[in-house]
Amino acid sequence: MANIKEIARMSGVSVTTVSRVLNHHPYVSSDKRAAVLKTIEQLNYSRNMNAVHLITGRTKAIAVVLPHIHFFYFSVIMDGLAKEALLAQYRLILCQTNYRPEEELKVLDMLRNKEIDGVVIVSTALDPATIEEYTEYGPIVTCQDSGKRSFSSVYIEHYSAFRHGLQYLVDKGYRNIGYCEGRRNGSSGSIRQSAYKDFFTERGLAVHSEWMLFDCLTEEDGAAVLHRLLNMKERPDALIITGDHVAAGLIIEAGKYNIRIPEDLAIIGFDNQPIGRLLGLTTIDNQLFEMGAAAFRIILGQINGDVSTEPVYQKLSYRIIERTTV
Amino acid sequence: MANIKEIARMSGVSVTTVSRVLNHHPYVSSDKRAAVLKTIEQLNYSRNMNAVHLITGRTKAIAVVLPHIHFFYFSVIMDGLAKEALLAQYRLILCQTNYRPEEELKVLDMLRNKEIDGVVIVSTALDPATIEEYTEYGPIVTCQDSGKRSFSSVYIEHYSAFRHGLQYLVDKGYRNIGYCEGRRNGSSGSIRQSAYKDFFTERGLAVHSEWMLFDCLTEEDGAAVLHRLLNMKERPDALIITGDHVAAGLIIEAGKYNIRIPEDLAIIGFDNQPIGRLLGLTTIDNQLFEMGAAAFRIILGQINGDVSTEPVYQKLSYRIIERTTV
DNA sequence: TTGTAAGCGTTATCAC
DNA sequence: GTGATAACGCTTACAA
Repeated sequence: MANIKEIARMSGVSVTTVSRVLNHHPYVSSDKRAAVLKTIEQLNYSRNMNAVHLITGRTKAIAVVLPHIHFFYFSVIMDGLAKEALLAQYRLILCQTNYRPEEELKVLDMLRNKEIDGVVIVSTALDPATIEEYTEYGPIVTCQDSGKRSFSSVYIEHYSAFRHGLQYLVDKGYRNIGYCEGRRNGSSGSIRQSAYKDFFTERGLAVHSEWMLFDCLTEEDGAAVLHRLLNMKERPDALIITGDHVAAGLIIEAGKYNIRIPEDLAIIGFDNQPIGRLLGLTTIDNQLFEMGAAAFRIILGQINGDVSTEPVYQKLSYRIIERTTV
Repeated sequence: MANIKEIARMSGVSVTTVSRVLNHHPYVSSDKRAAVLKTIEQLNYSRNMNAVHLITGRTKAIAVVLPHIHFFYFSVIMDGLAKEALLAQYRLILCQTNYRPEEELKVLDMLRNKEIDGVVIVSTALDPATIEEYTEYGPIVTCQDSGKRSFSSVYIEHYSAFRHGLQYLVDKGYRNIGYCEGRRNGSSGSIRQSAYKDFFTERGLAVHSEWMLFDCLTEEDGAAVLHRLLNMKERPDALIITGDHVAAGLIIEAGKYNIRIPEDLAIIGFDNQPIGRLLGLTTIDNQLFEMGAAAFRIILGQINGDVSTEPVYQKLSYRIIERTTV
């Protein structure tokens, strides 16, 4: 493949001039510019971006850390990121880690290695302190509420959102409220668990730990929840479920057993997914697409800003979408 | 940041020796290796991968072209790709193009620019001839049946799969069969349209073009199909639907109008998605995860193989999964 | 087993 | 406006 030197020689100009043409710099006479452009065309020349990355110290690439791309939750955030990346002409490197810390650390090492300009951590098994060790190498943004750290974050207040959800159920007259969660030790999940427990404790009510159901990640897990419910001697009359697709699985399965919703079992979901809308699922919208978009904008700002840019903590709002399952 | 020269100087060895240690080459005395490792540790040194990419001409990165990451179909293929990429220590660059040809061309230009070692095209608006122009710059694999081209492909035979689906419906006694498709001019979709038309034409039957419904991409589109059906004077008694989530939307909506499935309307889907399983949807499994995994393995083989590696055309099998909607 | 030095293909600096 | 030339940080002949 031709290189810039060859283009310069054939066009009868210096490499500097070629570089100027390539980078749309001013101060190039139009005839020289034309000559260069012509040679580029003739030789079908294309820049070697690795050389550009080396000299500039930038790659216009950002890594995205998430556990599973085919989970709707993550793919919507990714969609938001991708929209902004396209706009800014940045590349997104998908790092599907399955919550393996060693893989997540590899991504952070890419930041050290200058392979990428920044990292967006959508969900992680790493603790915030570990992530902080890498902030010296470049901007990092998480999509979790990590508190005031040396890296930025975009988040919704799960504690507050969850309590609103519970309050909504209580306002509608439900008292025996169960709870379906994904990972038991997830970052946002842990916050929601606290919200759940605190909500009842503050009211002097017992927390039914047997109504806290974990590992609810898929539609089929949702369906399985119904069977766990059916086997209980004392059942909740309402359920707050993280993940609308999990709620959808439950609702569909409930239909098979003539469990009426909300009469026999009220349900409020989390995420506002299309399948939930179709099922009339009352849910809490938490702006996933916007979360991805915002994360990208923050990291871009930090890349282009001063080196000493302060971390940003952007809170996104949530809202309850009332439909028919409560 | 420290560089290899500094590590060499501080360790009292040459840069070559440092490079050898970095790349786990043999023929380095253990004391020198130890010295180098110690300095690396002390200075918290990390290689600048851009320099490595420049000198080696490889990046260990592959771009993935697809329209929308949050469509389940694509995210599962991506999952298959990601699994293999992790294994091979490759990075995946997500290029969400929304079927915009100019964006897709940009990705192919990345191949020219040496930014990536290969391209996996999951779905594209580009015609095969255009893609062929880029095969000289590096390996390209598509996840569509593109015929015997200068690039590789992994695919299922949509023509045959679709006819099997139709035959299955006919065998079950259905005669008035409608068809829901995504994009009207999609690559695989066009093949399926031919299959649909040929199937009836060969049997001397009329093709009901009013039963060919397009732009069915989401659950909600599926729900809308039901209403289009309800407004028809003459309705099909069975439907073949590309995309199980579309079928799911239709089934859920049908439940609201007491349309019995399969008695009033039989349905066979395409893709074998979890939501379909939950709804008892009879569907055609087309190995999406495996398709992604296979695509990666092919491209990796071509990167590591001889320059003159011939393109690979890998056909994946499909199978009808019998459940209860037919 | 080790080191010297020549690249890789750009952009940045600075002089004219 | 233009052009030498020095980086950028690494790998790899080749020599010792």
